Amino acid sequence: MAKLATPSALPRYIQISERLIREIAAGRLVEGARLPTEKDMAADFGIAVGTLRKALADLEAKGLLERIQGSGNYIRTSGQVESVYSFFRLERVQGGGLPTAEVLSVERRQKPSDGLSFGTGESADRIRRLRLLDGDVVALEEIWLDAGQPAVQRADLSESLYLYFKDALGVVIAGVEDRIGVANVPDWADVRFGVGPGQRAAFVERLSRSEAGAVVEYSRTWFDETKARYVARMGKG
Amino acid sequence: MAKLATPSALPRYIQISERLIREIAAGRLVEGARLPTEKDMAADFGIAVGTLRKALADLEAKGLLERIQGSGNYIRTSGQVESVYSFFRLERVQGGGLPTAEVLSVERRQKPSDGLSFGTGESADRIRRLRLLDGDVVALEEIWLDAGQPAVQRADLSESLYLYFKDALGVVIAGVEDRIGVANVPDWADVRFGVGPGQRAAFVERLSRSEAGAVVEYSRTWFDETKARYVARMGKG
DNA sequence: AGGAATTTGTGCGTATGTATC
DNA sequence: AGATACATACGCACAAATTCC
Repeated sequence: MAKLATPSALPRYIQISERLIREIAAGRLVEGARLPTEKDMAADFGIAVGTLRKALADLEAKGLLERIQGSGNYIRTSGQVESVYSFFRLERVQGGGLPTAEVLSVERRQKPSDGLSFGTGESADRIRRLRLLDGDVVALEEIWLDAGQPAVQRADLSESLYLYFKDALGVVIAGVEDRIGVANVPDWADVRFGVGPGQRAAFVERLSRSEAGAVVEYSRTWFDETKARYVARMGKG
Repeated sequence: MAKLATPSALPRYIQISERLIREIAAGRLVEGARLPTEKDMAADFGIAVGTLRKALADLEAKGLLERIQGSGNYIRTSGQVESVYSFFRLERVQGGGLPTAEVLSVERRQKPSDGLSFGTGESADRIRRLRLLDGDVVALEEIWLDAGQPAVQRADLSESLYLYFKDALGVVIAGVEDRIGVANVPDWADVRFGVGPGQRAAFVERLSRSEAGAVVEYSRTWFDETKARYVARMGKG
């Protein structure tokens, strides 16, 4: 047997795995939801139980599913969104600090010509905001969200952009790449920000990707290194 | 069938996986070694091919094995050490660049009072070096290795410090934490380095930990952001 | 408490697809 | 082109954990 529906298609177990991921991303499968039994799902999908189990193993490896012998398969999405970002953060020089943000503007714009290239279209939503730690402004940030999504509404933005990605866009951030250096502070800097326009400040440029590999976010952050530090952590800290 | 040799033992595929890991650890299976075919190994171990494949999948997930369809299964031990570091690197602004290093000095010293605290003792080995990309000096670096190890010999240092950790000290780096900001370039800076002493430059402070959690390395890197960028990547890039 | 039913985990064997040599 | 070797997929039997009556 082992006949594929269409020759040279993706393996069935990958197809099933991705289909389930889309269900999760679309919100049809939510945290804690229990899937039907493997026997039933396999019958529904028209595949062998062993093949389905490979798809489920894939989801488990991605941290989206918990499998409990004798009980069932349960969706686990919480912790996913923060999992990557919790290791990339802005904190006070002495450590810690309660992070908040204040949105300055939200506009659909032409993409910037400088900086890293991202996405496919010409335009994107640009968000400019101040980042605070314990109420003190420590950084200036510009975030670009690739268009194609409905335009970002200012009221939609939560304190955590990553919850916004998950809740409003249904996107789980799977990977992040930061480029760190020094750059001139842009002239839209506010007096509330410690470093003035044109001055050089520590700078982080970031590309965030979804599970599917598409660039979801491109951001630039300038911060006052006398007030804050940028921390990247990997592996056992 | 599916009879276990001893009741309530570990699953066969785990037993096989761990046995292979011990073979690797003992040096009987070295980097690049090709395993016998799955059919042969399964026969040798007295298990089904499917069960062996589960064991091999486990090794692959641990990064110890590369499986190549149509070719064979190959031991991959290198890349373990680099696995954490490959996501934290200095690269040319346009990307890439061949990294090398030039050691300036190696001395046992009192630990620095400024900067992050690390280790337990009073003294540590201090290494100062220049970092190059494609032969061009782009960064200045100071590395502290906690004492208690035999004193570092200059001749021992390889181009890659992480190979040095592994080969000379037998330590695998399990975790890294970086703090990024801007700092004044120290006065031991050399003219060969793009940014002069006392000037502000992009700066990365790093703590590296062993599997056991002990701090193995503390380093400070100043780099010329017109020549290089520091990249941190996590998850799917 | 206890036993049956349910559900996932382990293991075997086989046939066929596909990449490498 | 043929042989070799790993990848996918099917189906079955039994073990082990959980759930339910």
